[in-house]
Amino acid sequence: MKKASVTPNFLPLYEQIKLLITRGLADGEWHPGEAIPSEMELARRYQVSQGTVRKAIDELVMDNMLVRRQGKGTFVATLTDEGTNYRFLNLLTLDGEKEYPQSEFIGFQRGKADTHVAKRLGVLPGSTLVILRRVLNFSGKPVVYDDIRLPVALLKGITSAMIEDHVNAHKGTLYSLYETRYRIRIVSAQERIRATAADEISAPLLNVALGSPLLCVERVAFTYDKQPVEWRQSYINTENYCYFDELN
Amino acid sequence: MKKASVTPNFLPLYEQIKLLITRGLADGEWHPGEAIPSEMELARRYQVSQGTVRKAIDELVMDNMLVRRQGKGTFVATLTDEGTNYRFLNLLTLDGEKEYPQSEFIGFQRGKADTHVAKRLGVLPGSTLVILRRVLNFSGKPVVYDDIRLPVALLKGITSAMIEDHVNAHKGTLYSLYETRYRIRIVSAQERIRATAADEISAPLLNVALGSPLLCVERVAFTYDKQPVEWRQSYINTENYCYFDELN
DNA sequence: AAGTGGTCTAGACCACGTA
DNA sequence: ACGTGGTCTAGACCACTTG
Repeated sequence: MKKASVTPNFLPLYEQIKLLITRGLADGEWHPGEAIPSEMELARRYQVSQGTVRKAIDELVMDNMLVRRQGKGTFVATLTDEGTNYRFLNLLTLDGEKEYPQSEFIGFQRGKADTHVAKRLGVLPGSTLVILRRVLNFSGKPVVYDDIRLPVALLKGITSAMIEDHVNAHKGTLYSLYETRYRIRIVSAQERIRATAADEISAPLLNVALGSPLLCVERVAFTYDKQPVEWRQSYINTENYCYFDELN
Repeated sequence: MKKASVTPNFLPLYEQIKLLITRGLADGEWHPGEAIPSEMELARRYQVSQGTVRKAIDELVMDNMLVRRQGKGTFVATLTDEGTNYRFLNLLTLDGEKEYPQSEFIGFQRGKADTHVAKRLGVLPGSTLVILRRVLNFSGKPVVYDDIRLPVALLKGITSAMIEDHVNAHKGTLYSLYETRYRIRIVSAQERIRATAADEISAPLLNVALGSPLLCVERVAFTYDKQPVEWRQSYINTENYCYFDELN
């Protein structure tokens, strides 16, 4: 099998396969939690050897887009599983334990994108956003205040009741809601972290004094192909919790 | 080649090769910046196929312990290169640009490990540490105040003059000093990030008001086999810079 | 037993760097 | 021209899961 005879071209075969599989994922050919075709099957489909498919899948697994299970198959990653549902939550107790918060929604509205958020989301300033506000309680105490914004087009018809239901009844995270209800799959994110002082909004919500130092984490979350989907700013009381980062 | 005939055992061959290469690195068989033997050479030495050596090296490259250069060879990673010397510095300007600081040492002493630092470094409380204090200036302005502590045994005979010389004359980072002078190679780190208020020490050094919110980053840096080597706490003024983290 | 991913091999050829 | 890493193949066998 020569390179020239395969679809996209100008790239190593396994990179081309990677793109083809990614396209399949983005196009919804396979859904989160489902198995993709076996390596042999894909090798036949794309007319390459099993080893080449394997290398492509290897990289997609590294990127957390696929999950292998020996003897069973290769599955589309999901954020709805116990174990993966808090993959993007980097908060630990001071003892280094991971704790799972309870979410309390306190605001649901529409608004216009300011220039900063518009730039981050790759939309025009002034375009309409859905704005969610919530508090995350850890062990019953408020620790995080979130201001979350997405283009309204992505969450057509969303209501605060739907969110409440998903989060409370199904014990789901926001990202699992995006995934199951809106077919938006968050696959990566960037965070910019700063220190700030608690203001009139965050201080009472987090039950801290005005001016208390808070962590301010600005996140942009991406779907396939690094397309920005969600902007959020988290204000975090780090008295009993800390943001954890592993450098390699 | 059967598994049973190769040295460590009970692991996939490529994992065993990985361990053997890691041991070579830790034992100083190959030094930072130098080439390790070619894949074919290692395959002969370990009596496995080139593909197996390749897979082992692949993973070590992913862990930033080796660097491949096509046509030239595979090299031991170093922190002394332009491009890798600030690998562990996660600060960006608000525009997302990376900027390189100038280091100003303001303290050099010996002290005893308190229980917290002792635990992080895996040493006995009360053991002797070298304590370094410095300010990092970005674009001429103080942004970071560092309190850095290591077991004294690791930096035998170090003097403040050596540090000054290394940092000023050779434009080196602290980690490149560890690497070149003390054969300590930092390969990974963990950071715990919190918000704190500027105190009597940090406020004047960073030229901010007492009580200003600062980022407080506690880092433990590791050498091979996750052995902790250095503890540090950084106090960061995030008015014009932010900590950047990429989540996958 | 059959199908899946996981490991390993041997050999081919390409792309890059150096001499 | 030669040696290095980079890609690709075809085929073997192992380990795990399911019927």
